[in-house]
Amino acid sequence: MAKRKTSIDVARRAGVSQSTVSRVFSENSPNVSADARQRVLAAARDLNYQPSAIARAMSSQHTRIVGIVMANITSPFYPYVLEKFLERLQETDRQALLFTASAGQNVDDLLPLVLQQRVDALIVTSALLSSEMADQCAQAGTPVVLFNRYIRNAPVSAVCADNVEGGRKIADLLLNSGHQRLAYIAGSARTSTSIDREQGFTEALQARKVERWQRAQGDYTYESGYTAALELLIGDQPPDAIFCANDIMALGAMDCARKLGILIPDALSVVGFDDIPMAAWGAYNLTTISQEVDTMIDKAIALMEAKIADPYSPAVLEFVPGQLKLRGSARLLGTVFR
Amino acid sequence: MAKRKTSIDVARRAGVSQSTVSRVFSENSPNVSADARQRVLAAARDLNYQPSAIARAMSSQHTRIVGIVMANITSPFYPYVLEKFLERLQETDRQALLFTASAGQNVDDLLPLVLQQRVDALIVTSALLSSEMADQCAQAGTPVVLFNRYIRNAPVSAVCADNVEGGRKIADLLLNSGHQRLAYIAGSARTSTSIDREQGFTEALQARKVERWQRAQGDYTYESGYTAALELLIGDQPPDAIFCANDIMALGAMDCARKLGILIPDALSVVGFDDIPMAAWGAYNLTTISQEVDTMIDKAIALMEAKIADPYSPAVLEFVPGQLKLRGSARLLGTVFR
DNA sequence: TTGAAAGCGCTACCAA
DNA sequence: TTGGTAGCGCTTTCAA
Repeated sequence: MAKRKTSIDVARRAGVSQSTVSRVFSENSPNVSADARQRVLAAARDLNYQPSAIARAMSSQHTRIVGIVMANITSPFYPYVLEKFLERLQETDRQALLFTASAGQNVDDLLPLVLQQRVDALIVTSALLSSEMADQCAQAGTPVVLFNRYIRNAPVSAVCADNVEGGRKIADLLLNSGHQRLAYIAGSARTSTSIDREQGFTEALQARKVERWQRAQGDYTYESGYTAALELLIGDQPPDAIFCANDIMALGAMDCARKLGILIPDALSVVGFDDIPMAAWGAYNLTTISQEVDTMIDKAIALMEAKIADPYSPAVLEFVPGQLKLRGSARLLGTVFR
Repeated sequence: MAKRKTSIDVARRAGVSQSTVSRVFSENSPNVSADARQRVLAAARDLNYQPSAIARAMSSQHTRIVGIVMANITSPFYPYVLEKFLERLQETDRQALLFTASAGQNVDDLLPLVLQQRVDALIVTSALLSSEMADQCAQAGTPVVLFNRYIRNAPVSAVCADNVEGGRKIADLLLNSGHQRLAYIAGSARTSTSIDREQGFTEALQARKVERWQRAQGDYTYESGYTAALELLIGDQPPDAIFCANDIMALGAMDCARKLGILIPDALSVVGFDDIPMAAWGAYNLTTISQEVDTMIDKAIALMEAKIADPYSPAVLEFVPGQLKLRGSARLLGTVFR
């Protein structure tokens, strides 16, 4: 296997100095004569030369690599998020180093690895970052942006759906359309996403003097939605409306209700959160809150770039409201069954 | 912002040489006295020191980074593949640099970027790599493993589901259960996956003297499955069985049939390929071919490691058979309607 | 078991 | 517009 070509090989072949080769391959290719540039590019092509990002990083002190930490890649909402991030990053010649925090694993264990790679910034989504780790990143000079998570009073920016508001909207929707016995299927217990959605939901209920509702615990998976719904629906006060902390659990809940012969939306309304592609599918036609993912990602990238450009800029917390997406899984007008 | 700590800072604080610090942080930490090691680790902790992977790569000439090129991250089969790859890679202290080839984009454009990063190896999945690019990688000394793709006569290893055999199994299944008018909904035209599945399917039909079947074109998306099914089902010879090149199109086809009031599986059998999680859901209960993803990924990683360990080892092509997963979307016994 | 020193392949500064 | 050169922060000989 031939040794890899270096800029010195190219320089020799093009009859210029190594500096000139470097200049030609610099982003803002400054002050190189057309002639020299030509010869360098020709030589590079002949030798199949690719500049080493490693060496570049070594001397320029930045890698143009962004770390992305993501748990639950398989949960249908996140692949889209990931793809969008990658596209945006590639547009600005940045690379993405992807880390996944497996189920039990703490993100904190991953952080040393990330830091060792000298990423220019770190995006953390669907995974929890402790505030000590946030401090460590700040100390290492690595900007952190949380996506759909937030920590208050920590040196990290965050872009987050307005989950409280979303939960509120759904409570109002269900109450306005005459539902009487509401229930919430929660996502994994300590996630701010589930907590906030529940908080908005219950606040709105209390604001309208509804004092009783049911609750079941899920973990954001289809299966957990199914099981939680089963628990609620075979109880002696089965709900006539279920709000699920995410779409995928809502789909599980719908399939469970159907299995029990419960008509949707006639006898039971089901509402989700996220608006994943499957929510629009014929088999479900799920009423949900659509997250403005593209907007959120744009904002996240902007916050990241700002922080890279000026490390002293303050952390920013942005909430992006979602939109109610009315489909067929929740009935709209009055009560049908009692 | 304080400057990043280096091994020299640690050495100074620990009262040892920089070499010793390096040795302590080396994988196979050789020949360092317990005392020195202690002091180094203590100093490193105090200073919050993280060795630079960049500098390490610079002098050791390997990055422990694996590039992964993946198109269609959002297609439900691939997030699982991605997650598994990440887990396996992280187990061996490797990092993953993820590249996505957006719809129209050719993978070949991405390759220079990948090569510049000096990845130790490259895994390409759900994306097409030209054989010229394969040669370039070989020349650059970067091992390439294709996942669910293959190129013959190129210096790249590949692990691939046995798609021909899968198509054959499905044809046999449908014929054995008395279906008369078969149809195939293809995936994107030039993908070997779709071509091979179709080939196995039609070969089996011909082997059993079935001369006529229908065909519609899809592109692996839910919507395209829906549309293709619609085209077939409103024709004047609607099929009584449809084999779709992947599960997600099969789900679209099922929703389409239901919309048309066609009973599944009584009047129409639908079969997919992949066995994505949704195939098992109550709303679909899809008969399909399950890919042995974990096995495939283990093999891919093994091929990759072998090639990294010995760059002169030959390229290997492995096919992994899938398993028929009988569920409820295809009827099994005799003909029901005619 | 330790330390000194020579790279690894670039960028960026300074001089010409 | 060019070339020379000093790092960047490690790993890896080689000597001690």
